[in-house]
Amino acid sequence: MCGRYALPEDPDRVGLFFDASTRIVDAVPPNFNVSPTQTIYVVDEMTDERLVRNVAWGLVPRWAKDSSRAASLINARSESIAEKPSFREPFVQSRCLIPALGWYEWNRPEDGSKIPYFIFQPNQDFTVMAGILEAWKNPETGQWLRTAAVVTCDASKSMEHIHDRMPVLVEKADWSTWLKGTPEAASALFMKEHEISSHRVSLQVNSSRNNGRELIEAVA
DNA sequence: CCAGACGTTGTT
DNA sequence: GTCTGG
DNA sequence: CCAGACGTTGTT
DNA sequence: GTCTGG
Repeated sequence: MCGRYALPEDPDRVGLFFDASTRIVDAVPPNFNVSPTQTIYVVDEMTDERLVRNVAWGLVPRWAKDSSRAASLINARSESIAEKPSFREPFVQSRCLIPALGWYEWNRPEDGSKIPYFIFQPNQDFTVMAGILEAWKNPETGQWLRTAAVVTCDASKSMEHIHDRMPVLVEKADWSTWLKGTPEAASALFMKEHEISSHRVSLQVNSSRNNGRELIEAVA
């Protein structure tokens, strides 16, 4: 799940939404069809301040020899995140929030087709997903690459007809708990229920080469 | 001790 | 880096 | 996540 | 079938 989503259009609005005092961020072109390895926005409190940053989607472990598998670790199962070698340190030390307009899930009818849906929280500017951050030093160039993964959980009943997994969502009242709470307190957010809406969208979204606001709009 | 893995999804 | 398997 | 490629030799 | 690119 959650291998494609729609990015907020304006990082300044992201900063205001999260009351982030500082931004280390470059605006990226509007992207309604974010795919693994692309640049996204995250919010964290690794320093004393709440920051909005650009990172690449797809976690590259600190010990990785190269970044060739960056597209593999785009999700981290909440059920095992505290134990998995690639995720446990980031889970304890560097959690982040990942703002989205909403995300996509595909339904696979028996005819083998792939029907895309856009899923979002109604009456909210952004849907906020739980994430973890990592930093990897490219041994060839010495450059640091910051990456992130989206934490996942069982889907709530309202979207069971589409897919059985979904991102862990974080409401405003819980932002600080996810960013700065103990791992135990953060884990409690895995169980929360949320109000979500969904609608069918164009097959155009299936190809990551397509983009545009129309991708998130409902089709009959 | 060293070598090799380290992840998720979905589908079969 | 750290854990598991051999 | 889905879509699309998946190869070599030799010649321009 | 499996891997890479987006």
